[in-house]
Amino acid sequence: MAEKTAKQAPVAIRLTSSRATASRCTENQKKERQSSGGDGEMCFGDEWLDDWEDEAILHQAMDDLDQSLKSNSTSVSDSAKSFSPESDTTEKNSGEVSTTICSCSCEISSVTDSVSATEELNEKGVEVSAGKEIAKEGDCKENICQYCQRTIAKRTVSDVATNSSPTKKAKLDLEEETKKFTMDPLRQFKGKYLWVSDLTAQAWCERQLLYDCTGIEGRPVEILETEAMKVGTEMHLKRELEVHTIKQIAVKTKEDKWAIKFLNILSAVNQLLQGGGGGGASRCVVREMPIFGKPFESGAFVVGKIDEIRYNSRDQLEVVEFKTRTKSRTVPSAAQRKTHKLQVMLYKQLFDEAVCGLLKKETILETIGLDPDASVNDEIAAHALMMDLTLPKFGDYLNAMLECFQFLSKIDSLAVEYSSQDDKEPFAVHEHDFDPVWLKDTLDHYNAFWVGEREVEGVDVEEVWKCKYCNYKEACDWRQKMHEKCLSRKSANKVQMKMTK
DNA sequence: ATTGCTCAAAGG
Ligand code: SF4
Repeated sequence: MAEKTAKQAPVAIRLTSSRATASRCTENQKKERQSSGGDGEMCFGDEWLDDWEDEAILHQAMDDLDQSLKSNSTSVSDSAKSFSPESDTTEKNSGEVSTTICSCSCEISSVTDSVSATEELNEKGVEVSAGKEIAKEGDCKENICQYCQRTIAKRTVSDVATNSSPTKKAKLDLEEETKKFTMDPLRQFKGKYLWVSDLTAQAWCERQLLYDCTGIEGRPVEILETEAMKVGTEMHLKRELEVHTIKQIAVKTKEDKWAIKFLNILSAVNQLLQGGGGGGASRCVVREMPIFGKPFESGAFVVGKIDEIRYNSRDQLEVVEFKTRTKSRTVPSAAQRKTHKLQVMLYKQLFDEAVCGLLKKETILETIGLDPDASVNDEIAAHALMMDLTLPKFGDYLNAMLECFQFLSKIDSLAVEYSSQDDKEPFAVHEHDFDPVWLKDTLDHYNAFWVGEREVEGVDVEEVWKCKYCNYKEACDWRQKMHEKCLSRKSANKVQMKMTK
């Protein structure tokens, strides 16, 4: 096992672009490097790019990792304290309030309300266009939230620009558009695409996910991050660093961000191709590979990261999802296994579609709104060059990424590996059969919510125990509804019992 | 183009 790890994990250094320390690595990793160096079997191109903005967090994570590797007795919670996606929360709290809705209650609740809000704003015209600055200070002038200001201002301006005296039809169009918008949680809360983790959260409880987006009765909520999640994140990062290095890149444009994803895919595929076929297969492990697409070519565009791809005993590709458990060696509930199953199946679907050429260039460019002619920043270009890729424009990165998939075969098997957060050891592996019909049905149902074709749903009656863990249990309208339904069912039963007597 | 659109997943 130790030997295998050494071979699999030749390098785990973290490069930071702007520091004098070109490379840092932990003591452990140095050892691993030395023991495996020079055997000529290492996968090359195992340096991955990252566009994290907060370098301090990365360094902290690295230091923590040093610490925890040096002495295994160091509790992970200590290091997890310093490494956590704090930047996320602080960002959300200070600047970007964009996904939360303020007390103006302009959300999806009522179509007519928001139409009248539009008209009100219409009269005020362009002045609301400064919405971003206003909202940055966190206040909601005239009971209008940042989100409304932005979107409605946009429409108002274009309406005024194209048609100085709006005809009845134009007005109707606006109403239609507003209606469509207010019934479109995807656009409203997520923007252009969903994360795979959004869909797994939806599989847990859709109502909860929506509360995460809207807050409670207009008051934004802080999305909780439990200790278990922090430790889970930490353990994932550790595993990622076992197989490749991370180089930080400063990015400005969307094209840069996506070019990085594409290059990381190219590295991953490269490694898979080198590791494939016969003897080398068992060695080759790829972690945190970006993946995206429009599953079944319907519904929302989805973006995610595959925990691990390796070769299985049949020498075929296997997707592995790591899950960590707080309570030592307890098998997760059926509800949890369902979200995990969804996750790995979705990864396979996205991966296979890319392999089969079903992931289309135009889909990516259009849904994300990327410019194929944009140039990519020098640092990224330099990295591409290092990988022997000469890619002048962003579109070339995209093409290269799509092409490299053609050399791969589909995912053969799906596994979820459970590890304990106590002893850090894996204790169970669940294999899942791919079930495209179930996957498509599930996604279609979820998608109907995102495009506003159906109302939000909470947990089933059999799963009300989930509410116990939920932050919204006091406020939740779904829980209330289910409660009433139960009561009325009970009384109906009573009536029936009386009648049968 | 005057004004944009996410690092994803962490676990229950
Ligand atoms: S209280 Fe229950 S139904 Fe409501 S959001 Fe929470 S888990 Fe979902």
